[in-house]
Amino acid sequence: MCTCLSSVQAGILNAVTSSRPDLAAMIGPLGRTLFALEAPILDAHGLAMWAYAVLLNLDDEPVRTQTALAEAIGADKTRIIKILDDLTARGLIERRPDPTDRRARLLSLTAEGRRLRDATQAAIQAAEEELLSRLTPAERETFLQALQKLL
Amino acid sequence: MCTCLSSVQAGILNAVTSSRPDLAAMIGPLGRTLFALEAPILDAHGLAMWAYAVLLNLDDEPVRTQTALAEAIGADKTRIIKILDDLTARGLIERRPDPTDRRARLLSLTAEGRRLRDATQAAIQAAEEELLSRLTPAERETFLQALQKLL
DNA sequence: TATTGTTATACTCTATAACTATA
DNA sequence: TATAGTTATAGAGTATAACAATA
Repeated sequence: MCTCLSSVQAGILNAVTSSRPDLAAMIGPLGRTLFALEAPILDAHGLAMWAYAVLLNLDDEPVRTQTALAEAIGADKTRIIKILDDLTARGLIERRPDPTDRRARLLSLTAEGRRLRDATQAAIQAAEEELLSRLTPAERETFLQALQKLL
Repeated sequence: MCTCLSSVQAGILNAVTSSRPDLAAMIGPLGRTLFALEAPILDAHGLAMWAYAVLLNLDDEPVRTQTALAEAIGADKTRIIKILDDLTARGLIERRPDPTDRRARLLSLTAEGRRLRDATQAAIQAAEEELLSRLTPAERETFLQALQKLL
C-alpha cells in the first residue's frame, strides 16, 4: 500500500522533553498505523492506495478534470494516469471526453466501481472502528470533530 | 522535508458516501499539512526531517543502539547512517563504541545538539499551536489525549 | 552462528520536462 | 498563447543483500 504517507511524514516521534509531543510526532506514527491496518484490506479488494483514493473522491458528480482529481487527493496529475487507465480497464470508472471541451475527460464511477468502493470502505472503517474503540464515545466524537476542524 | 510520509499514506481523502470520512482520509492530509508547516522551520534550523526525528528521540538516556533508534523513528537501520554521520560531524550527537559490546554504538546528544533540538521544537510547537487554536481548550485537550490513546 | 554497523545495489515512487490535441 | 492529458526521463527515497567486526 502506500508506503509514503507514511514514510515521509511519519518519522517524527515522541519528545520526552516538552510538555506535549509534537503534533506531527503523533500524527505521523498514527498514519503509519492506519496504513498498516488498511494495506491488507485494500489488497484483499484488489485496490492500491491511490486507486482507492480515486474511487473515494469520485461520487455522483459526473464531472471533474483529471488534474482537479489529482489535486484533490494530493497527487500529481501525471501520477494518476496509469491508475485511471487501470481502473477504466477494470470497468470501475468511466472516462469520456467532455463535449464542451474535448481536451478534458469527465470521470465517473461505474456501478461496479461504486460497489467495490463501498465494500472496501466498509471493511476499512470497520477496522478503524476497532482502533477507535479505545476511546470513550465522548472522546471519539470530539476527536473526529477536532480532526475535521483541523483540516 | 519529508516528501514521503506524506506522500504515500497521504492520498486518501474525504468520502462523501459514509457517515464519517475514513480516519486515514483525515490523518493523511493533516499529516501533509503539518509537514508543509514544519518544512520551512526545519530548513531554517538546518535540519532534515529524519535528522530532527533522531534528535527528538535522543534524550538523557546515553544508551541505545542504532538499530533500536532507527526502529523507534520508523526508519530502516541503513537509512539513518548517513544522517548520524552528518549529525556527528556537526557536533550535534556523539557516537562512541559501547565498552561492554564493541559492536554497538552508544548515541547521545551533545549540549549543542540539545540546544538546537529544543529551539527547533519550540518553533515547531509554536506553529502547531496556531493550528490547534482552531479548537476550544476542551477540544484541544481531548484531541491530544485521544491521539496518545490511539498510539 | 547471530548481531551491529556499514556499504553497495536495485527498486519504487515522485517530479520535471517535453509532446499532442484542443481551445 | 494557454490548458488537459499523456509520455519519457531523471531524480530522490527506500529497501535488499552482502560484507566486516564482534559476540
